[in-house]
Amino acid sequence: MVTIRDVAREAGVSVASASRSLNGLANVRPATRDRVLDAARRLRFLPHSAARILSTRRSDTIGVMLPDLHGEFFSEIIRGADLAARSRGLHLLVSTSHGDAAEAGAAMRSMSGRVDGLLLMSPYVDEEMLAENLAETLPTVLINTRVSGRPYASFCVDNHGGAMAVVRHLAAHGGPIAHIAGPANNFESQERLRGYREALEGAEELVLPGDFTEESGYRAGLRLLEMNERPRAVFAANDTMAIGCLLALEEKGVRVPSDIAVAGFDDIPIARLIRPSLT
Amino acid sequence: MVTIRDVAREAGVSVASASRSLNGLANVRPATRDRVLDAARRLRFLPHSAARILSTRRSDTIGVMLPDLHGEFFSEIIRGADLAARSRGLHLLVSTSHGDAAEAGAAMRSMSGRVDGLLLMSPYVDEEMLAENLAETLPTVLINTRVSGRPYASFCVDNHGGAMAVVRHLAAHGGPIAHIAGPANNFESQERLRGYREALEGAEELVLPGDFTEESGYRAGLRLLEMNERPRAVFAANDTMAIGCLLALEEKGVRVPSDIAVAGFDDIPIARLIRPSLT
DNA sequence: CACGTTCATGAAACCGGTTACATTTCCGTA
DNA sequence: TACGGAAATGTAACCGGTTTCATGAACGTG
Repeated sequence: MVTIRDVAREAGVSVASASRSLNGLANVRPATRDRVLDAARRLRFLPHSAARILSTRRSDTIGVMLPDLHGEFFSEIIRGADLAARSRGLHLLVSTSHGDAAEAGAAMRSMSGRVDGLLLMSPYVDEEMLAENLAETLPTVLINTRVSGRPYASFCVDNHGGAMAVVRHLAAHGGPIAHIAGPANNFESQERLRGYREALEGAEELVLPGDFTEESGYRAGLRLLEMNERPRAVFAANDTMAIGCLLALEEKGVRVPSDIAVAGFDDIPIARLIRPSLT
Repeated sequence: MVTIRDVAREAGVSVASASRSLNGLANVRPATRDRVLDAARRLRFLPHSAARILSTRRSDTIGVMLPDLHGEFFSEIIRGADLAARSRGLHLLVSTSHGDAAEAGAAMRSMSGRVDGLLLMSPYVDEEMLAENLAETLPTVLINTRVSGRPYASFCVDNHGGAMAVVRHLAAHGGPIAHIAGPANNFESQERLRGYREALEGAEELVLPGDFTEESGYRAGLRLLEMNERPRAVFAANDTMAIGCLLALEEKGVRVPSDIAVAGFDDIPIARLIRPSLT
């Protein structure tokens, strides 16, 4: 590997001058600077990022930690983060907390010394584990977590309020309303379920299990079709399950939304393209 | 910031023993190891990744460089890479070469000393720029580039062959076949266009401009509708444009595929959900 | 009890950059 | 020509880990 010392030797200057030249600092004579740049090009010098990060204490990188990378919802978040990062000359270190809390903690710890800031969305997050796995000097923004305390910046989708609005809208068209729930241990699922229940205002509830996957939405759709009295509307805890449900209904010839209306949550881009369309 | 020296002092051992304990090496007495681990927990020690990378010369990270992050095609690639990486305990450094060749080069150079290997998909890649911006010791896999030489591992979608197969399939249903092309300077667009032309076997060609976005597919669809003799089929250079085209046709009441058949390229997951469906 | 071997531990070098500080060179002025 | 201050350059410390090598402790054996 070619180091900056090799470049300095080749150019006949000290490593300090080489470093200054390579970084475009002002206090170096043009002739010297050119000799260094020339040497660097000849030797195909590539600075070692870890070394630079260690000495400058900057990585020019922000970490993005998501629960999963599957589906358009997360894809859109990565894309937005990338857009914002690149416009500021920053890199993106992407990670997932797919597995359990321990794995999520390990992933968070490994961010230390790699990133200058962190975008964090994970179902396993709480105050205790944040304090344990994150340097308190690391600027962090939490997304959709139950932690709302002051030491951390955070923003959240209004799962509860949004769910209530959806269910009330469906209720205006009358009839029983079913709910396809997300994972039981997921904070956002819980909030959407809570919104569903609250908006029912005493009307009978009908909750089918789901796990945010299209497959589970499909299964829920089939179960709806087996029922004696079918609901007039379905509120799925996310768009992906709504699509799965829609496919099941379509397969069996149920007309949407005239027979059964289907609504989701998230408004992912493909939802726009689905026919019959989601509410 | 808490360093390993702080931990060593707190535990009353040398940094060497501290390091060995923290990394679970065998040659350390259990009592010592426990003291170190305890001290680390008390001080909330988080190892600085850059320092570790620098001294071990391993980052346990692979870089993924894509032309863009928009759309499901790239989302699927990131997801697959993440799945493979996490199962081996590796991290993912995601980057894009959205802008020009210079920007792509800079992004590639910044990978040095951050990643142990690179997955590289970029329209700006050629031998010269690879040699300039990449350490030749960095294991690299090229995806869909025109570079096929031996020093680099690479794999490519058969754009030319695939396009020919699509067009021949459409031709079996008779009538003129239009093509919505991708960006003119894009290698993959060029190959698909070449496949389209070759499969026409002398039949008259009709090429509409596009840039891989849904919007451009939509515009192409509108242009098709303005024509005196509409083609019987459309081959779009990617699925996203095919969907855009489909929306335009649908809006104007053209039936697909009975009036006009529409085919895309890529087979992105949402293509499955579109009604009327793509060929 | 003396000895040799194994095992745990510590001091210090090292990874490849940046930068504080000391030193030299350059230039303009008296 | 001598001098003073500014600008360029070099030396070496530093970032925070890991690892080599030397040293000391523990242990088994004759």
